[in-house]
Amino acid sequence: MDSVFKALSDGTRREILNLLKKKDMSVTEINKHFPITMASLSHHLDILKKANLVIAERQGQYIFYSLNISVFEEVMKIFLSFFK
Amino acid sequence: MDSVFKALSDGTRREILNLLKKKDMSVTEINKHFPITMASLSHHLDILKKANLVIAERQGQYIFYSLNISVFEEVMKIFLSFFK
DNA sequence: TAGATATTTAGAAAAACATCTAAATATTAT
DNA sequence: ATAATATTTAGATGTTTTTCTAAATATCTA
Repeated sequence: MDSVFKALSDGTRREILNLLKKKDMSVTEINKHFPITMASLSHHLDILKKANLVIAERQGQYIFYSLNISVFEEVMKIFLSFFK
Repeated sequence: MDSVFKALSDGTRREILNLLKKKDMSVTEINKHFPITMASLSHHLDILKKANLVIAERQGQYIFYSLNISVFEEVMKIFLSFFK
């Protein structure tokens, strides 16, 4: 669970998740929204992936990232129980 | 809002919040639950205080910490909207 | 008022983190 | 096969975070 809280503690990563709510995106497409290098973005995506918040799927030349809805809901529940 | 996410990203601080759910506690009392120095704990409490998650109130010799319930609920709402 | 207890502040050291450049890997198109 | 595009990995650097020791401040009790 720590990895989830850690993943959410960074503003860039929270924005990435917000972007992915709207639609799945390739790394290049996500990168257009941030003033950081691909390498740096890739690192953020890795952290989100390891926290199980997103899923990466290659489609040909691109790798598309999407929200891991099921875990997202799981996380929501844990947050709720945390605040209760 | 960033201060709240940051505050919650540390395991010790989340445990402190969990302790305070049960009852208000002085710093010395809280400290019994963690293998860290008073100074270090004081720093964690400061971060929680700045995130508005806890309130500090002096009662004579002691300073008692308690959950800031109203903000806690506010935070819960924001978290929910974040996941929606 | 002096000594004891409770807590915070200051400043330093170590660990974790975000970012970068350069190089590596994977896929597509010519 | 080669060149072009997409993404990740490796390694370095600067910043932030966590923690510590020592000193400062506040309150209580004798």
